[in-house]
Amino acid sequence: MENSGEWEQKTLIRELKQGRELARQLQVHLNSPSSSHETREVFVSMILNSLDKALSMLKCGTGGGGGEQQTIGTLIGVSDSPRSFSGSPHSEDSDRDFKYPEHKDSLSRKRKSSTTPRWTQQVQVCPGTGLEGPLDDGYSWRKYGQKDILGAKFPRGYYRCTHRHVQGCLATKQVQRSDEDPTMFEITYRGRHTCSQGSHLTPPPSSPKIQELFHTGEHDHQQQPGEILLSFHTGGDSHENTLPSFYFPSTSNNVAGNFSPSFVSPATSNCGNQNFQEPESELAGIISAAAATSATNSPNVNLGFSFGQLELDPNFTFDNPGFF
DNA sequence: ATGATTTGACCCTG
DNA sequence: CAGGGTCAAATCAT
Repeated sequence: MENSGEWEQKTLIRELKQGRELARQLQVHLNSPSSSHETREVFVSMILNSLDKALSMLKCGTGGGGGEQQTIGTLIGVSDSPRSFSGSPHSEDSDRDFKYPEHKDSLSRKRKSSTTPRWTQQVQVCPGTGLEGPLDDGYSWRKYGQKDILGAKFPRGYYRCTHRHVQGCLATKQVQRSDEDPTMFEITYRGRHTCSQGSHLTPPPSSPKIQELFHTGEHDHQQQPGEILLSFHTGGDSHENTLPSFYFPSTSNNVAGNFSPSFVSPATSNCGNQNFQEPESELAGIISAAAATSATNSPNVNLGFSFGQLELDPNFTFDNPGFF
């Protein structure tokens, strides 16, 4: 009841903050000569979208619709937008394709980081109703590691596309729970999906604009040739992602059911920060599990939005329906 | 039996 | 050298 109201408000505030942050980033881009016109346009769109959401929330009062999960996309420009989140600075990433020993020649794996676009997304989950959010972005992920990060209370989970070996999809993502707000998850995506998975809910066509955003910077735009182009346009669904929700494992089950059409308990909406203190990595684990599992049937997210299928990362998910 | 997750070891970059 | 990212064997779940 009241709680849901609080939640709404909180969401609203976040939305507004997101808008502000985007505006800030836009400002940075305005000062950056390397930033293209399109890039800026994208920012404007994002800002407008954010404001739209906020407005509709106000209108609907409780307009539940869009407010459960909120995601904030932050494009990490090499030099443009230095800050992405409070707290943890992303360091580099090394991408090796295989084992360490031997073949040094083929191992000239320098840090692809500079060339590999990466962007983060903040997702808040509303406990009580289960988990929803990053978990399901339309792709299937397989967890391949977890690490305690210096300075962070919670471990960071590492995921890669399930089809990595099959289709050579190099997309990966990291899930880091915010120390401050345990309900907030910071998901960093890296690399583009080259797999044809998600066949049904794949990202719709994208605009070159986005690319700009990712490159927003300068050097090495030497992206490997993109490959597969997923042009499934997922006609159908258009909006209102049905928040997928994940349930906590009762006991040892890690995987949880996912996607529940009309999400659950409206009563529990006060996810701000109340009970719901899960053991350290558990939540993350669950989430990941869910994330990985859900992939196949998630008629939601990233429907109205997506990035380059060609050379870009198609997995940027926003819960904004009519993004462009 | 197969596939995903866990977890400790290993490698790389700064 | 420390911190972060990835691998891979063992374990768990379906």
